[in-house]
Parts: sequence; C-alpha cells; structure tokens
Amino acid sequence: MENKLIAFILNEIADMLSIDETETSKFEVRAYKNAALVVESLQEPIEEIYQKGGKEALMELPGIGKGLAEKIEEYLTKGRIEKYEKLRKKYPINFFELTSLEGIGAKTAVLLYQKLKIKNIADLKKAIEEHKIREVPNFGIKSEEEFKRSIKLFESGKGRILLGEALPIAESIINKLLENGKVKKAVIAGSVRRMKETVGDIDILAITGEIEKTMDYFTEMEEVQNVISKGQAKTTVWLKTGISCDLRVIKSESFGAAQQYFIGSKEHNIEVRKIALKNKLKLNEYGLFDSNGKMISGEDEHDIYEKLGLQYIPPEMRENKGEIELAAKHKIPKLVELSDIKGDLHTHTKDSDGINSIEEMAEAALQNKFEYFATTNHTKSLKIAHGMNESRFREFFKNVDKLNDSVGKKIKILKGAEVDILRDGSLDLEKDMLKEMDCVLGSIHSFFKMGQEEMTKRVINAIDSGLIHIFAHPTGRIINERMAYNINLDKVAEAAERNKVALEINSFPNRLDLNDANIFNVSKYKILFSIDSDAHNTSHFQFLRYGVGTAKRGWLTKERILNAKPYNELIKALKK
DNA sequence: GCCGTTTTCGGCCCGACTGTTTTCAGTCG
Repeated sequence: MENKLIAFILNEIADMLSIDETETSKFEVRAYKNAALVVESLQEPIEEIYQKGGKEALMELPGIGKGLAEKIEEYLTKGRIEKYEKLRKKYPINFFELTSLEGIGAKTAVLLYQKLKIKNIADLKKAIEEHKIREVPNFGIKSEEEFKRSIKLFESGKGRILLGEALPIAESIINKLLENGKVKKAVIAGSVRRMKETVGDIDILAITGEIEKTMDYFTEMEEVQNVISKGQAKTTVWLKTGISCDLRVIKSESFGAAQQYFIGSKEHNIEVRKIALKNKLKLNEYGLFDSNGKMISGEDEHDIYEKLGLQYIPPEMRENKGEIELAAKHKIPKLVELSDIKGDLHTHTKDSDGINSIEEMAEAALQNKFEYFATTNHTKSLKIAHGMNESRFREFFKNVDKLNDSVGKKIKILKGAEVDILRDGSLDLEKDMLKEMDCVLGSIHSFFKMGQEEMTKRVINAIDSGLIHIFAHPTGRIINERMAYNINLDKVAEAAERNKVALEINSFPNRLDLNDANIFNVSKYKILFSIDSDAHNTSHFQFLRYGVGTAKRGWLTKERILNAKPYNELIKALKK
C-alpha cells in the first residue's frame, strides 16, 4: 500500500513549497497538505484506484485535480516525482523529523539549515549543546531552551496518551476549577471530547468572571509541571502525566461557538466554515456572524448547526467522514449511549486471571445498574492466565447457579467462557461443555504472527463451528504495544453474518478493539457488536464508556449492539 | 494546486501566543 508514502511525499513537497511563499503558493501549499490528508485517510490502496480508473479516478478524489493526479501517477508509474526530487536537492533536510518537533515548522527548519547546516534532530541537538542557536538572528536563549524541551518531549515518545488516562485527568481538572468557585462553567473539548483512542493534549473551555485569578489557579494546580504560555484568552500548561493542557476562557455568549470550534476536528470545522461562507455568514470561535458583522448565534452549539441548516452532529462523528452531508439531509443516526448498555458480556473472576470473586463482580455489576452480565474466564491452554479446564468450569458454574438463585431477581449472571481459538481454529474446551454455556466468546491469544490467509481461516473456522457467540478483541492490537495480527476483517465479518456471531468492541483503554475505523468499515455487514469491558476487577466496568465512545465514532446505533438488548431479547439472540 | 447553487477566474478558515522586535512572522490548533 503506497498511500502512506505518497501522503508523506505530498506533505514534504508542501513543506518545501511553503518556504518561498508568494501569495499564490500559499494556497498551493494548502492544496498539497490537503491532498496528503486525503490520500492518507483513503481506505483503499491508491494503486488499486489508479489501476481501476487511471488518472481520472484519482481526480475523482476530493482535493485532487489534474496536477496532483499527474504527480501521483508519476510516482506510481516511475517510482519518483520530479518536482519532489528537485526540491529535495535544494533542501536536503529531514523535514518529517524536524517539523514533528513542537515549535518548528518548515520555515524554521530551513533557516536552521541555511545558518547552521542543521538537517535533522541529531544536528539540532549538537547545535543546542554548542549554544549556536542563540547566535542565529531572530533566535535567542529562549528559542534554544524551547528546542531542547521539544526534543526531550519527542524522544520520550509521550506525545499522545490513552483516552482512558486523559479523560479522568480532564474530569478531575474540571471539577477542581468548578470547586475553586471562580469558574461558572467548564467543559472538555478537543479530541478527548471526540473520544479518540489516544489524545495529544487536553482542551478545557471555561466561563469565568475572574480571568486572571482563574489562570493563576490553573497554572498552580498540583498536576502542573510547568507553564508553556499564559494569556487572557488561553493558557497552556505541561502536566506531570506527560501531556499538555489548554484552558480557554470564553464569554458566555460565545460558549456554543467555542465548543463547536474547539471540539473540532479541524477537518470537520473547515467544512462547516465553508458552509457558513456559502450562506454569506462567518463562523469563528466567537460566534456565527452575518455579512454586516452582526452576531446571529453563539451561545448554543445546537443553534449554530441549526442556523447553518445542519442537524446537530455528535462530537464523536466530527471527523469529516461524511457526517456533514448526513447532517445537511437531517439523517444523522441516533448513536448508542452508555445508558443503552444493559449488561456486560466479557468479564473475568479470580478463578482465572481476574482479581475479584464472582460474588464481588455481581455486586459491582448491580451497582452499575446492569440487568445481566456474563462471566467468561479463560480456558485451559492459556496457562499464564490460569485458564480453566472443563472440571474447573463445572465447579465454578455450580457457584454461579447458587448465586443466581439468590440474586437472580436483581441481576442475571450468564455462564460463559472466553475460549481460546487454537492454532487450527478449533476451540479449547469440549464441544458439549460449550453448548451448555449461555455466552461463549472466542479469542486469539497465541500464534499472533500467522500470515493473513492462515489467520483469517483460523478465525473463520472458529466462527463456523457454531459454538461461539462473540468474537472477542478481533484484531488483537494493544495500543502502543502490539500491532494487530494480520487478518482480513471483511471475510471475518462475512462469516460472522452467516453464523449470527457478534464482533466485540473491547472497551479496555489500551485495546479499543475493534477500533473506530474497523467498526465503520464492517458495519456494512448485517452483524451485531458487543461492547464489553473485559473487566478483570470490579472497577473495570467503568471502561465501558470508552467502548461506547468508540462505537459512536464508528456511527453505531443501539440497534446494532447485542448487549443493548434487554435480558429476554439477549437470550433469544444468543440461542440463535 | 483545487474548485464552482453568484464564479472556468478569483477565491481558498482564522485567531491566539511567543520571541525578539518595536510591528510582525512563525507556529499551532
């Protein structure tokens, strides 16, 4: 797949063009940047698009016209783009590396190259050590320190953290701001609000009558490591947890506009602003304005979308993936909510690798107001997790039966297992045993490195067995730790449709598997999804909100969610 | 370099903060 590489080249061309900026090339730069984004987010390999429809098919893509289609064609047929080669000769700089440092864009990179022959981060490090940066015109000691800090950040690799870490921090900061009394209202914006699986920073919007005191309080919170910038409208701090946090002070008449703007995404906002322009209106973070500059909306986010002729768009959908077209037709689906989830179908107890007993899990499930949950311990071949064999399951289920007798009126406990799908696709427990269970998850915990064909066949074998209800964490990826195994999800979804097997959306913060893009892609099949916590202790039930957020990012409604069904319907669905 | 429900020419999202300067360019979101 050449998409990433072509996007990379288009980005570099944009960087290099931006150096010699005349009035016209400013927009050429934007065109290249925009095209890079389009190519990178394509679901299909661009070489396939080209093979099928040639240059004309490329020109069908948004933001790609004749010129860019020819550049892409040149790359696909000759393996090189002349314009790119020429620019590279002029600027032999590792732009990708240098511009990924905070505070360095293409122009600074070139200035550093022209003055100090700096081509990459290693060169920059050396120049900082030798205190050469401060000798360059327009730079000083502060710039030198800023670059040093950026490199440290880059090398620590802590640029992005898990949603599951960021959201609780953001909520805690908001609570403190509200308790402090100076802040009337505070909300989360940015990628945290959009429930992206990882986030690069935390954005908080607040209304306050006492700006300076609020900014002072914010910069002095115990979570803060150091202050990056501090102003009347915006203050940025670096948190001890290794992420930056922006606090923006908003006037109440602009609060809706600010939310619309700062929730993003950037790509979504650009499209919404274009719609405003088409209607001879202007939209910015302060409000929606008519051609006379009169504010016609701003306090309420819903009202802004409405005045633009758009249905309200849930933050999780705001990625410019077609949601604006749907909103214009008033066809935004009613997405699943956490309150729709009636129970959890993937949980563990201390009998395999969990922490709590089945009794404690039942109590916690009750507190979460579940109608039911399934207890699904690991099976015998997963030794590391104390996987259980048939006789241990039988013993364990006697306990569950007893517990159901006593709490069954309040909550139903389904007997199940997370059964290993072995190398050949067979299952790690006797068939008769599996048939007796209420809810069986199949999952992969071994031989992750199989080729795509073999891995896909292995999983389809398991799905075709008719013995599993849910295929758990379908790609096996662990964010920032382990790549997804190589599997053809389309074929898996086809098999799941055939066998009425649900695909899991595992809510564990470092899994979120299926992810948003996977969900979006396979939702074209007539399958259900199961949003599960994979709880290994009683507090893990709270992870469900991340799974629900991911499902919303994949545009799912509650009708598509197996465990949004009430108990009686769930049982019927599982019997099938 | 892209694009079209005023346009095949003339637009293209836009405001905040910083550093080093003294009026603004660069970067970011």
